[in-house]
Amino acid sequence: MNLFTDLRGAVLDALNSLQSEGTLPEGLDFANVAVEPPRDPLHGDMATNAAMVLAKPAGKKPRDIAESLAEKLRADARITEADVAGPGFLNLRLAPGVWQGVIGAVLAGGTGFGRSSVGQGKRINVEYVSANPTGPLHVGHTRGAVFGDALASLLDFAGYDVTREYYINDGGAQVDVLARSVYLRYLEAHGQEVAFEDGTYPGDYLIPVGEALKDKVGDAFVGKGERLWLEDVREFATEKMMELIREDLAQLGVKMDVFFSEKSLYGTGLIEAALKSLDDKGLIYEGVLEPPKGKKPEDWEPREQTLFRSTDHGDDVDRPVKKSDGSWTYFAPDIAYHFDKVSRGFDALIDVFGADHGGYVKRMKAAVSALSEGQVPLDIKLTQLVKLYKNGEPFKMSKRAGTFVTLRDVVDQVGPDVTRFVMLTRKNDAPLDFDFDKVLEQSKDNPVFYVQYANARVNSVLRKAAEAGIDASDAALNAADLSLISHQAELAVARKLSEWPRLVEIAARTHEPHRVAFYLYELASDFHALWNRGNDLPELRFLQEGNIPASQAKIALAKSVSVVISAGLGILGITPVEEMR
RNA sequence: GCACCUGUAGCUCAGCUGGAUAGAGCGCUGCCCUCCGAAGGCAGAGGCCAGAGGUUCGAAUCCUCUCAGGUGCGCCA
Repeated sequence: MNLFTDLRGAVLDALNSLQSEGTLPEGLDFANVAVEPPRDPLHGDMATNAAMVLAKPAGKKPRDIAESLAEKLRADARITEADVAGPGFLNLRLAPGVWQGVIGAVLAGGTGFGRSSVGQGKRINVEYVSANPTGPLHVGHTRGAVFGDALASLLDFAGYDVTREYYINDGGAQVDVLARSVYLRYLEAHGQEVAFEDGTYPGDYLIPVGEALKDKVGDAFVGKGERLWLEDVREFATEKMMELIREDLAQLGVKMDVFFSEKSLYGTGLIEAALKSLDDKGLIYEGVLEPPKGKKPEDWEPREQTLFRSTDHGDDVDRPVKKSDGSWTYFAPDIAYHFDKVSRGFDALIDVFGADHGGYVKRMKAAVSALSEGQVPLDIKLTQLVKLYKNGEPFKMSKRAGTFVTLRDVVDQVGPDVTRFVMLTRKNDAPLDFDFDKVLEQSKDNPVFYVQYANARVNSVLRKAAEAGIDASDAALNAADLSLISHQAELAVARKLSEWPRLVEIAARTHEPHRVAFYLYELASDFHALWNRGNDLPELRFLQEGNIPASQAKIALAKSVSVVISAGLGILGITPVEEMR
């Protein structure tokens, strides 16, 4: 149930009948007709811009159209008032029964209320995290993980068939570096003294890996040349790193459907096939790139490379797929990987990257556009940096020093729920400040707490109801006489609940899960306001002494708030709490 | 030099395929607990939506240019 689409339907019906009566000309496009909640509630419960949108094509004055439309809509039982305002807005006031119906619909639908079918079951692949398998996940990865995971859940809720995927970069030079670093730890485990030079990973997390390698192969690799052990150690080490990463993700509650290995693309003809697909379209050629304008000329040596004509698909310059020595650039397996995704039959792709990959967006989109012949849209979401603070001091991370702040550092301190919520209280493309002290604060300054507190208050009502001997079972609430919910302050909460299905669709369409977090904050705010109105107006308290039907109706309202909060938190991957401690 | 992102209240940020008088939290001022949890709520002050043009019935939102900050820019993935 989506009240807004329902009412838009009513408006369109009215417009159609105006057309058949001849009041409006035939053949008008109603696509831009919107039914929305007005910003100012004083204007009414709903507003439509129909008259203004249609005025020009219909060749009539907006206010005249609005008047005719208003007359039609007043016949609708759900609409109690329809007034023309301003330049031609049509403001609608809805019957209390409509809002009472929303509460009923929430209770009937449970946490499935607001589920949408806008996704039409389309298959969509969300790739996120995809951190190099060279160490534990750090804070930046955490944001990407939370964002991607919430986005995937949101799309699922909106009716898409979602695949969550992790691309393991196990094919490049960085895993050789990993192998050499582990080898040093392995020597160390054998009692040798080693030095970590530039270009190795000195982090402590490799110590147990070196020891595990020793347990596995004994001293078989000690004192041997690199070519004798590199491949084995690389495989062993990446396996261990992926175990580590999976554990990190599990800490956050992130579970992938597919782990796709870059290495699996090499020697299997997949890269060649992807490149051939581009070549067949005339998009591969041998050439020499122009130097970037800002680059000093002495740094630049022209060389001939195999290039992808990405400029044909919106990129700024063509991109190399082969290095001058003939080996693949990192771009080539990425093309193959996305080629594979396209061939797996996804209707749409989403990549979640860190902001430092911003320069990679156009070429990747160009590649997918070319490979799918424009059929499969690729959206790339960049998550901006996370700045950590503790006691007001910035927390620095430095991967080279091996002292970077890890996902686990964060989750151990504040828990997965707080981590997730806080990371979603900002748009993905805005930088995020994460203050260890502030996120644990129990005040309305902290949205995590504030939303959870609202839910806890509902559960408090349910507990008190049980103590008072009031039947607040699902069955009893479903049967409650909701017409007893009539105060404006109560209906305002129901109005907020009615926006949930609409919000889900907007958030899903724009690929912006943070909207869910903000909505939950607003819903919690409306609920807290109602709760406090009970201080002054006893009839607004949820438990009405000696009046079971009224209590049940009010509990039904409270419960429906809890249901939507739970559903929303569910999308964000957060467990609702029933009690604050 | 070029590309992408960002610029909204003193601070941190929302703002829907363009809608009416631009919203919230913090901070500031003043109120509200014999009452289901005040870990809350209500009210007030506070804005040239970075700047300048354009598109239109209508712009924080779309287009162009300028300014400021961030991130990137061919043998690193």
